[in-house]
Amino acid sequence: MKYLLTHKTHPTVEEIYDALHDEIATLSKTTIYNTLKLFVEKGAAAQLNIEDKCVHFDGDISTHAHFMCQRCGTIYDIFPSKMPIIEDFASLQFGAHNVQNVQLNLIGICERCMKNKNKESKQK
Amino acid sequence: MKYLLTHKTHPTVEEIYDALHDEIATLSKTTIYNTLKLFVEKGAAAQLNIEDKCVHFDGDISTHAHFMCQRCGTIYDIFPSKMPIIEDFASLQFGAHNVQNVQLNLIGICERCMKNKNKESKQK
DNA sequence: AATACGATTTGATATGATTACAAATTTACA
DNA sequence: TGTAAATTTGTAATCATATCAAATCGTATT
Repeated sequence: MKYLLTHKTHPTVEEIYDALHDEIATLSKTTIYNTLKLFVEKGAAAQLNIEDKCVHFDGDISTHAHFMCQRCGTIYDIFPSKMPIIEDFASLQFGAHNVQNVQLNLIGICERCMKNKNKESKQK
Repeated sequence: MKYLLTHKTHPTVEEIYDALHDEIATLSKTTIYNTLKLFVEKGAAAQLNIEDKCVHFDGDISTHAHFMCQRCGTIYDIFPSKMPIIEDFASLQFGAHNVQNVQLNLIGICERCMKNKNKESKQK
């Protein structure tokens, strides 16, 4: 949990394992899977299904959206302060259905990768 | 593609395979994977990463959101006619990043499952 | 109609994330 | 300190998806 709260990179299980394996030599992936599942069930962390390859986790459970770069894989936070409409999505109702969770995901190419792309095309 | 357009159930590869295997006896899952990937790349279909287990596909590429029931797995369409705010997310910008796709996913328990749940608890 | 060749489809196999589960370890408390 | 419960671990199973070479198909040409 401390790792999640101090690393806002929306890590995967793999990334958490690689990062913590040094200080906690006995740590197993199973424990990470179990613990994250518990966090998500209890509402202490958010699970991001933004990518099909694997799941990302977020220790910030405040209302916010995400932007994922298809090229470099980086996931950026988008907070309501920058995009006020996000507040409106958080409280969406859908008929008589019981909405428990709202995820707003933007997908595209991030600014940095856009610049690299331009450089590449200029080189040709 | 015809299957996707006539079955608004947001099927998985598995479901498409099961459905089409009867009429197209030689159809392989690889072909379904390849074809759907192509559709998504070309913008003819949408890929839904709403669930962590597997990917769903949608032949409707008009602006709309989805609600997934955690209990029965059904994915419901939410069109702007019912929820006007959905029109707004189609044009979301995020700084100088290049937004190519926006997904709005609601997760919860659908009306039908809510009713069944109540019945169950009354029986106890 | 037969041939040739590129494009598509297939199926067997590989991969990689996630889960299941029993054994090992740790913790809490008597 | 001893013991039972809770947690953690590592191995093996599972399952969706990717890889890739071989098989098949479509089409144009003779």
